[in-house]
Amino acid sequence: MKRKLTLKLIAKELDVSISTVSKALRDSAEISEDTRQKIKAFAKLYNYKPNNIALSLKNRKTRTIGIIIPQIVHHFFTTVIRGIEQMAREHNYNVIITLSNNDFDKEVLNMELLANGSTDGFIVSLAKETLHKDDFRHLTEAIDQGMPVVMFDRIVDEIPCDKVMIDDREGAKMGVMHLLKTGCRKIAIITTKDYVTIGKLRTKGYIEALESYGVKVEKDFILKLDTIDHCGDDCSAKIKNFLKDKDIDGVFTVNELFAVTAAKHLTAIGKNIPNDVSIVSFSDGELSQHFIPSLTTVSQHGELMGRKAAELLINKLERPEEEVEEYTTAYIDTSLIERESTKKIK
Amino acid sequence: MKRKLTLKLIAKELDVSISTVSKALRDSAEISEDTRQKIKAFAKLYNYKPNNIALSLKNRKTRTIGIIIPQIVHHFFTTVIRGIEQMAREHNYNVIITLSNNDFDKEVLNMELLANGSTDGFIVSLAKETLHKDDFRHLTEAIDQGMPVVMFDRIVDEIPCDKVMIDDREGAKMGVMHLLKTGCRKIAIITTKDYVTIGKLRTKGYIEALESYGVKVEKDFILKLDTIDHCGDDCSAKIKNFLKDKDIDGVFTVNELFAVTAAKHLTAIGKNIPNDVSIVSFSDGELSQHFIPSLTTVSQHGELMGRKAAELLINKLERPEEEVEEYTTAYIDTSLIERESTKKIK
DNA sequence: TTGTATGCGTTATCAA
DNA sequence: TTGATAACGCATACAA
Repeated sequence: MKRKLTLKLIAKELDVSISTVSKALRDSAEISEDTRQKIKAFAKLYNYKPNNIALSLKNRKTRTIGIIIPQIVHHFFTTVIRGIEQMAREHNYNVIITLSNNDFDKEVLNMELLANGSTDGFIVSLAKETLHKDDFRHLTEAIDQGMPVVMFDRIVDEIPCDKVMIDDREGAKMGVMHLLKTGCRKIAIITTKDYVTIGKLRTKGYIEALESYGVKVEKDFILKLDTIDHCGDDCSAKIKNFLKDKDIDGVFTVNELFAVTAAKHLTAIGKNIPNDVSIVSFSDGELSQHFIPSLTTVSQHGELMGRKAAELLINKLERPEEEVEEYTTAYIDTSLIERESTKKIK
Repeated sequence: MKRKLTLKLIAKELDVSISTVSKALRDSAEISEDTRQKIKAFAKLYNYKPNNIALSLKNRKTRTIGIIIPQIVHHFFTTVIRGIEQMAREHNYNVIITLSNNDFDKEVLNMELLANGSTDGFIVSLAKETLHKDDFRHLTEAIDQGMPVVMFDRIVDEIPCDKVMIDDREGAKMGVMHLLKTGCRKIAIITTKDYVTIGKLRTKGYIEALESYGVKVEKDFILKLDTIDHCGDDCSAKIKNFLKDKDIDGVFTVNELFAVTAAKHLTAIGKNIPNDVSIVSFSDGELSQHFIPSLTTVSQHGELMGRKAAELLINKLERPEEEVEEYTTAYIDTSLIERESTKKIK
C-alpha cells in the first residue's frame, strides 16, 4: 500500500526544503523559475494533492458545508441538495450530507461528527423525532460554538439562526383556492398533527381559503395524522375510514403519499377523480406525475430553497468576525402545477 | 463568536500541561484521581469534544467511509445507505455521502475531495456518464494511493476492488419465469443499452428464462433504451411506439419507471393489467407499491447490499498492511414480490 | 504523578 | 532565492 505523496516526500526526493516545495507549488515569486518548474513537474507526475485535513487544521476552516436531513427518498430533498451544491460550487465550498433517518439520536450524532472539525456550518432539516421531543440542544450547542446554522423545511422558530421556508400557509391556500375555483365546496384536508409546523401552517391556509370563499369549515373534514414520511397500513386505514361515507367533492393533502392513498380509497368506493372528487396535494415527488390520474400539486421549488439556504450560510461564514448577529428568514414561493386530478377552471 | 474549546485552553485554565489534560480525559492511570476528576468535570461542564480534524491528521485515519452515488432519489440507494450506515455504526465508523448527479466531472471532484484526507475508503456506484465515457482514472488513482474501494450496483469488471452485486441475470430470470408460470408466452422486455451492465445481464436472464420454457426469443420484443434514471417524453414515446400493435401478454422491465410508463400506455390502448398483459419489474421504489395496479417486482434487498459493501470495506481498512491484495465479489439475492400486475399461478 | 518534546501535513514568518 | 521554525489540536514516548 503506497503512502500518499506529501510535501515532505517531494522535498526529500528533490533535495530541497519543505517550504521551498510548498512555495513553488503555490507559484510564489520567491522561488526561482528553475526550481519551481522542477518541483511542479515532479508533483504533477506523481499526482500530488494537498492533504485537506492538514489544511483544515491549519486554516481552522474546512470550506465544507454539512447538510443534515431526515431522509433522502423524498424528491424534494434531492432538489434542495442540488440547489445547495450549485451555490456551494459557485463559492468554492464542498458539501457533505448525512442522514438522520428521522431518528433523534442519529441526528445528534451526525451533528457532533460534523461539528468537531469537518464542517464550517450546517444546513439542517430536523428529524421528525426531534420535533416531537422538542429537544434542540444539539443545535443550540453548535450555534453557541460559533457554527452558523441554516434551517429549512422543518423549522423551529425559537432557534436563533437563519431560516428558509416556503410560505406553507400561502401555498396551501393557493391549492385549496384552486379546488374552490374549479367548483368544489365540500373540501376535506388530510394533514399532520400540529407539532409539525408545516402541517399546522398548511391547515391554516386551508381554513383561510375556505373562509375567503365563505365556505364553512367543518371539523369533520379535517384529518390530522401522526406520520409524515410514509403512509403505512395504520395511516392508510385511518384515511380510508375518514373518507368512508363522507360527502365531499375535494381533498387537499399536505403530501403526496396521503394524496395517493386517498385517491386509492376513493377509487375503491367507486368515486371518479376528478369528476366526483378532485385532489390537490403538496408535493415534489415523482409519484404525482406517474400516478393515474396524475395529481395536481403545490410545488415547492426545492432547488431555489437550497440555493437560498447555501447563500445565507456562506454569507455568515464569510462575514467579518465582529459583525453583529442578525438572523433572516427567507421565504420561497410555491407554485401550482395543474394535472389530471382536478377539473378545469371554467 | 466563541472559540471552540481545546486541550490547550483547558490546560491554561486549570494550570496544568496539555498532556495532563489529554491523559486525564482518556482515563490514563498515570494521572492522579484528583486532577483527573477536576479536568473531566471542567471538560464536561464546557462540553469539550476533541477535534476530529486533529485526530485524523494524527492517526492518519478518519474512521469515515465515503459514499459516492449518482442519485439519491432512488429508494434503492436509500436502502443501501441505510445498510452501510448500520454496519458502519457497529464498527464505529462514520459515513459521509456525496452525490454525482450522474455527472462525470462531479464524481471525479467528489472523489478527490474525499480522497484527500476526509475518508479512509469509498463505497461507489458509478455515474451513468462515467460508464458511458469508460474513464475510470479517478477510481484507479484512488486505489493506487491505497484507498480501499468497494463498488456496488453499477460495476466495472476491470477495476481491481471488492464488488457487491445482485445477481441481475438470476433476478431477471426469476421475474420472467414468474410471467411464464402465470401463463404468459408472448413476453416483451424493456431494458437499457448494453453498456449498462445491469441492463445487459437482465436481458440475458430474460432470454434464459424464455429458453428454459422453450419460448422463442423475438428480437422485436426487446426494447433497449438509453436512459436509466428517468423516463422523459422521448423515452415515453419510444415505449409507446414499441407497445403499439404488439401482440404481447407480458412485459418485463428493468426498472420501475419503464414499468409504470408501459402500464400507462397499455391501459391507454385498452389493455387490462394483468388480464391482457402482465407486468413484472425490477424495482425498489415506492412507485410499485402505490401504482394502480400495484406492480409485481423483483426486489433488490438494498439494505443487505449496503451492509455487505460496508463489511468488505471495513475488512480492508482493518486488515494488516502486509496482507496480499485479494478482491472478492459478493452476490446478494433478489426476491420476487407478487402484487396486482401479474396473475396468480394456477 | 506531571510535564516536555515530537510528529501528523500544511503554510506563514522570519532568517540566512 | 532558499530554508528553518512555529503553529493548527491532539496523542504519546520519554524525561523529570
